[in-house]
Amino acid sequence: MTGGYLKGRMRREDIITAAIEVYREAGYNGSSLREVAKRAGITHAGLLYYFPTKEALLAAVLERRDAEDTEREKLDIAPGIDLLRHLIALAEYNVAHRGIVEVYARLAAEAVAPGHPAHEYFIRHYRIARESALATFRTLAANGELRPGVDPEAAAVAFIAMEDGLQVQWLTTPDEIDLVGSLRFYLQSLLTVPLG
Amino acid sequence: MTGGYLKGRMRREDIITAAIEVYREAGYNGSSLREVAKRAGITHAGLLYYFPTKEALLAAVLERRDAEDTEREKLDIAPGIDLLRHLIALAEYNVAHRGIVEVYARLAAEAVAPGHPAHEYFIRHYRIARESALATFRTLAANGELRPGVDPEAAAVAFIAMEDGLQVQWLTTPDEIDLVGSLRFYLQSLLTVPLG
DNA sequence: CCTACCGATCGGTAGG
DNA sequence: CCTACCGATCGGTAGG
Repeated sequence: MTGGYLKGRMRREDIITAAIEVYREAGYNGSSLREVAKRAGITHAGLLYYFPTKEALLAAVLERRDAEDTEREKLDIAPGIDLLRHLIALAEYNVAHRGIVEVYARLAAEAVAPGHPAHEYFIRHYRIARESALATFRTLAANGELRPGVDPEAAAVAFIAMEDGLQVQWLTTPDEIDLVGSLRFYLQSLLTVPLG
Repeated sequence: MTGGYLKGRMRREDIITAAIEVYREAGYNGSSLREVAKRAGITHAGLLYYFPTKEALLAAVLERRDAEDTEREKLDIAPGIDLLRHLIALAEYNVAHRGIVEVYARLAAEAVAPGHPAHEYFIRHYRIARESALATFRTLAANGELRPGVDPEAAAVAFIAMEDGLQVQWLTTPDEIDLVGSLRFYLQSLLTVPLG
């Protein structure tokens, strides 16, 4: 009988979902276990039965994100122009789900401080993102699809920066910024072939 | 005799300086009036004599930033390639003063929420930054210094995004990111003439 | 500007 | 999972 365990696992997921919602509104530092617990329908002491500290809950939130990312990568798109198209599709998804963008933009800004509990996570996150972008730009260069003079290393850093920066501007003034259009335009400017 | 007033003004400046320091470490939401007051050498009730609420202190911090920006603009650089060079010099200054970058990156992320006390400030801030960049890219285009196919409007949004995004990546992993180099490389890729 | 205080809220623990 | 509690900290006020 795994019934009890199953229920516990589901409860944990509910708490994580509630936490993401609260982080989105208040950031991690500004959030409280009591608010997260209330939205999950338990007391804050009950929450601490599942996640022994505030940090443990944050770790679980970031773990879920990694799990989702891993799942998406199961699509197993090869580096190259198709991956760029996939990233644009992902940006479209994000625009329709403002919440997740807000959570990670706020967390990333909080976590620049070396002591922050998510600091190491974001160091790793950026490293992986840059490496993935680098592989793609190198492939494009090899295929003659990268505009001459565009250095793959520099483009990788710049592309991640562009994604992050557009998100903050878009979150601040959603009506004035076309996130997907801007991203597409930027990527197209690096290429010799149409993104489509 | 303006002695009393002068002393008051100086005390206010000391408090604002202390506030910037604390915001840098903890963000605005994560900061406390007691911590700011301690660094300014007074009690938190004393601070509230100068700034009646936590929000009033934030407003003063943002006002100082505007004042500094206005002073820099007194240099009165015309839109165009010289302004781009000036922005690169500004980025160099920022890299040497990590604190101010951290304050505004964190504040910008917190302030994406419509209810945040600095939300309107950042809406205005981004609008002004974009307009300034747009004027420059239009001038460059008119002079044939902008690479063909680069749309000034799109480039303005993208350039501000690039600045913001590079800052967060650089703050997270200062040793892995060459902020000024990346920015210079990006700008050069938009031009037909050397930035120098 | 300070002392002294207020009510509210925080993360975490005890003990069941 | 809850009730009940802890010490710490918060923004703000009174009253001088």
